[in-house]
Amino acid sequence: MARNVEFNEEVAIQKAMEVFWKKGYNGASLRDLTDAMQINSSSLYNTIGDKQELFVRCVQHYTDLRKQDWEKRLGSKKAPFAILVDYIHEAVGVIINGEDSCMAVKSAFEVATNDQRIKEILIADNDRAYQFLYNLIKNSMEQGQISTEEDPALLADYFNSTWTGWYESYILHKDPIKIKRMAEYFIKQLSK
Amino acid sequence: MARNVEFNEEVAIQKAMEVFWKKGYNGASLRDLTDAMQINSSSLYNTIGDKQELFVRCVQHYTDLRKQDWEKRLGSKKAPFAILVDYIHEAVGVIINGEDSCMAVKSAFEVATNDQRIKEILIADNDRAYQFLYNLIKNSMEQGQISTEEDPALLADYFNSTWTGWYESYILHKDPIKIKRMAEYFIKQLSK
DNA sequence: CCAATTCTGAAACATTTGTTTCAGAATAAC
DNA sequence: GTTATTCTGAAACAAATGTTTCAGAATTGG
Repeated sequence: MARNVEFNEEVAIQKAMEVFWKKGYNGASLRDLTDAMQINSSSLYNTIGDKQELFVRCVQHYTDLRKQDWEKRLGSKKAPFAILVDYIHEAVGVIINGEDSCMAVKSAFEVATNDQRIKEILIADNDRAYQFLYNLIKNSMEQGQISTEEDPALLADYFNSTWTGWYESYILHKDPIKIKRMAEYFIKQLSK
Repeated sequence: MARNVEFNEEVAIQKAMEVFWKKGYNGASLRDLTDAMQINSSSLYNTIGDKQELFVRCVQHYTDLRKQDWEKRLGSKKAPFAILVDYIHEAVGVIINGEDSCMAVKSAFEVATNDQRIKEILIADNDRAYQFLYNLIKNSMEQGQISTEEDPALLADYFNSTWTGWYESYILHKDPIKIKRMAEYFIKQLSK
């Protein structure tokens, strides 16, 4: 028996996420955030909590979206190796066309050392990325598209981390060719 | 005919660098910085300038140190391939034993998108890293330790970026074995 | 020693920060 | 329609931010 929350929380989190993504945790002010979310700070503190809590929710939301993407890809009817190669190509597209790098990577470098909760969310995200890659690599080996010479666990870890550096490269050099060549090299290394 | 600057500027920059390195640009406050530098803010503004200028000087200093390290390594009497392998191993050591990741990488993700001057310093640093690697790879090819099958430019780019992801991996998982295995894999890929 | 100049320390500055307050608007249950 | 509860908007909060001010200390060259 009372008034209802007026704003759509999911939409508001999405908007806040975009601000944090672009400006980072310390770079985003409460005003920046509430402006984008189109709510008053009292509403924010009443429902979601303080700045840290909001950030946690945003990073969680970001990693949820990635999780959904991986699940969707794994549910595809294509061959594992085709899914993997598609994923790499689309990942390259995200790097080249996106304008704000990866929020998980940025957050890892900015706050994961000091904020345990964020760190845990990012670890979970990283573990899911690893599982996604591991399964595809393992299955591709069984189907003969990837040499069984290497440990699939190592390859999964390796790509999971390689991939991060491509973001840095693109921030500095803005050179799509460079990213594409590195991706091709990686795929070639895998398949031979 | 006037008073001299009391503090040692180089020492002060070094101290400020450590604060920025640990806390990031936005996370470090002017008080944090002047406390570490042991100078008054008026002295800072009189000699070096504002916070941005100080940061520029710190990032510059950081990249200068790296430059010196590369030059020293290139001046060594060892074979190129040995220099390269040593460098990779020591780089792994820095990741595993350091507690604050790489300042150049952190800065790239936090501010390079918005701050053109920082971006330029980091690009120059990246180019030097590239040259260092490129020369070693090229010479190792000529001496037969690295297969000439691949383009040395690609390999240099590739390692330069791969390397960044190892930092992220270590922030999240704090697993030295993981980093070491990836390094070994990279060296193996190179040499075959 | 004097004069000119420059540096330092402490305090103050205006903004911006994250957060709280509270009167009034809105709604659900009765 | 009343009542109880909860949400919203605007304003206010103290603390922290980056920066400036300025009196006095220090140093140099004459």
